[in-house]
Amino acid sequence: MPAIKDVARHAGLSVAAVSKYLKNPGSVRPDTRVRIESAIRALQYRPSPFARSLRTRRSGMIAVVVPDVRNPFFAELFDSIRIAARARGWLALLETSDDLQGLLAAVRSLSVGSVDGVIPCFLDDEHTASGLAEALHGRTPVIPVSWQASPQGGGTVLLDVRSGMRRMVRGLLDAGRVAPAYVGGPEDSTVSIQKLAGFRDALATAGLPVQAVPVQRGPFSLQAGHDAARSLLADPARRPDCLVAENDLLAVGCLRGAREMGVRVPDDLWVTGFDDIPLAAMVDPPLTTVSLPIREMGEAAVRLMAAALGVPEDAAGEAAGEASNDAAKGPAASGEALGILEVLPVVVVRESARPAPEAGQMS
Amino acid sequence: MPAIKDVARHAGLSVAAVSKYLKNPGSVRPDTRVRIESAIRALQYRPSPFARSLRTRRSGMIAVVVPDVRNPFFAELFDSIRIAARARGWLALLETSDDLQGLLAAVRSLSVGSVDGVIPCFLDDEHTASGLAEALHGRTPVIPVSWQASPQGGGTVLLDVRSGMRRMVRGLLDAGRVAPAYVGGPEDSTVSIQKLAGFRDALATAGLPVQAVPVQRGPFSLQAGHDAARSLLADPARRPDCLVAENDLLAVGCLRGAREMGVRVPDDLWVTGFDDIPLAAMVDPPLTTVSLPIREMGEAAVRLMAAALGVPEDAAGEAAGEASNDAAKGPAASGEALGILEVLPVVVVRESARPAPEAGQMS
DNA sequence: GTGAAAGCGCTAACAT
DNA sequence: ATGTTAGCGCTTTCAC
Repeated sequence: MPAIKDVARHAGLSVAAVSKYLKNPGSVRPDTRVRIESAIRALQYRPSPFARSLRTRRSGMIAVVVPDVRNPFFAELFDSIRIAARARGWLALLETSDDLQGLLAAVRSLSVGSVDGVIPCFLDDEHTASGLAEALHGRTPVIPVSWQASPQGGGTVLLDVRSGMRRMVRGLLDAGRVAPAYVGGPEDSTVSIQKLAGFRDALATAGLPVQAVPVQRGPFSLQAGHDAARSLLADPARRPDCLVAENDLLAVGCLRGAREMGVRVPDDLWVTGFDDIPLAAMVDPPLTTVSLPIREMGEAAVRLMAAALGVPEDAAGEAAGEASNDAAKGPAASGEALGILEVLPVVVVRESARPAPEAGQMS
Repeated sequence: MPAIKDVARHAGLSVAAVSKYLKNPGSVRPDTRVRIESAIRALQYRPSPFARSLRTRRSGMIAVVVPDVRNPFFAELFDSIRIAARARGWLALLETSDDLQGLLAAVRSLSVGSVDGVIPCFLDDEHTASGLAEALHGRTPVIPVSWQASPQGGGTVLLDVRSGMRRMVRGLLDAGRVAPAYVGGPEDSTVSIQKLAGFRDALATAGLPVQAVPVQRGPFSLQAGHDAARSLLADPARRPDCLVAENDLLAVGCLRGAREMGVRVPDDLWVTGFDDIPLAAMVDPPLTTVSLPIREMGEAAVRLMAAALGVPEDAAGEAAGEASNDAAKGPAASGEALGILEVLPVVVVRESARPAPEAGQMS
């Protein structure tokens, strides 16, 4: 593996000259540049990222941490961050937080310190969040994508899932549903707690007996949705007329569970999801759900990260394909001056449920 | 950021002693160990991964490259590799190859050289494969997970998709289907070419006019499956009685397309997938598909990588939770002595199609 | 515009 | 068992 000194020798120059060229090819004389370039080609030289990072204390990598890649919503979100990061010359790593101990160990020994910043997505189990913060002990910028503002105040992509859920459920109730049931995520997930709160907000507003409404909880998976639906629909005497699921995966599972129980959607039962993953429009019947602007969220997270790292605003777009897009970040964004970008969930109506359209602005 | 010399000073020892402790805490006297540990705690010391990697030329990271994370099959596969890697103390990075230029740039400047090995999964567009090999120029072990053996011979997880598809289709034909149509992936994907070949093998064996059978191709997405089905079912006069899709995503899209065209599955039309992602069992009707042992594939890839990196066999399991599993790697594995692990696709019959069971061993 | 040299934080001989 | 020391490959003053 050739080193910079080999290139220097081959080109009849000093290491410093080559290093200078590496940082900015325009900073050396044209003829030296040619010599360096041919030496690099001849030797197949590649700068060592380790040595470079050791000096500069920058790795060009940012870590994205999600609860589960197998959830299409997180796969999409990661992908959007990855693309936005690459446009700025960064490499996005993916970590998963299913196993807190393993994550922290990995993060401690490898990522952190090798990573310029961390974007935790919906890691709101308290243990994970604080464990991560502790592992990073304030040296690495953290830009969470979540429902609550970052405690460190370093920038956040905020998502008001509570009001998203509230609006969804209000529409259902306004459209005449009287016996909703809830298919939720794990108890230790605070997004899950937020969504459930939004659900109950709507119930309370409509004057329904909040505590009497059935609630099932479990992992965010197809299987859990399926099981929850079967259990909720087991007793024909008090069958819900509407299943409100916390995400699309659960909702798709519910669809299957309902089918197995001989319950027709939407005739006998409405089902709603959350996230609006591509699958939502492709199942039968297509899911009414809450849409989140994933692309924007990823772009926003990376933009906030760039700010946190002190990268000048125009440093983006050095890679290809970045159309100028003031329009794109307009409608759903606000408050970015504070390092907070809030994105608004939007109800998307398809066949699985027909909520009433919202009246006015009040959410 | 404290360095190793600070720890040494704080503990009244030399850097070497601390370094030795770091490598193997048992190699120093108990009392020095205590002093080092308290110094580390007091200073909140973390070894710099950069410096360490610069010396050892090992980063503890392996890159997994997949065509698209948003495909659940690849999300699962990555996850299984990630878990197996972590069990060996490695961190698995995820790269995506949608954009060859971007991938190579990222790989060249960051991953490669920072990564101890690369596991490309079904990257069989010729450009990508050779580009990757060139970017790595033989210095980094490559353990592909694909349908063909690695040209470099460094170890491979082999998957006979061609015979998997052949067996699926033969079952369909044996069960009386006479007008199959094919919903395939992109033309430049060689897995896609393999699967189509398997499809045609079965057609030829059954004496069907291979060239007359309709074939649609497109990206591996829900939408593409949907569009293909609509187009294939557009003419009621020559409607296929069976849609063979190259993966489950396409098949789910076909289900939706068929529904929109008023075609009932499985009564009027059979539909089959490939991969057996969790979704396959949850759509309506549940998909008949070809199952691949994803967990095993991930574990095998990492095991082969360990071998390529010269890691002793028992070095696994230093992290928790690794049950001994000679049984687990038994049934579907063969030829590992050669650095090749071949996994066998298995047809899983659900409601969307009812192929005839296979007779005998001959595939 | 280019060169000489110091040092980023660590590991691995080698010496004690 | 512990200490001394020479780099790993690079960037970055600082001279010239």
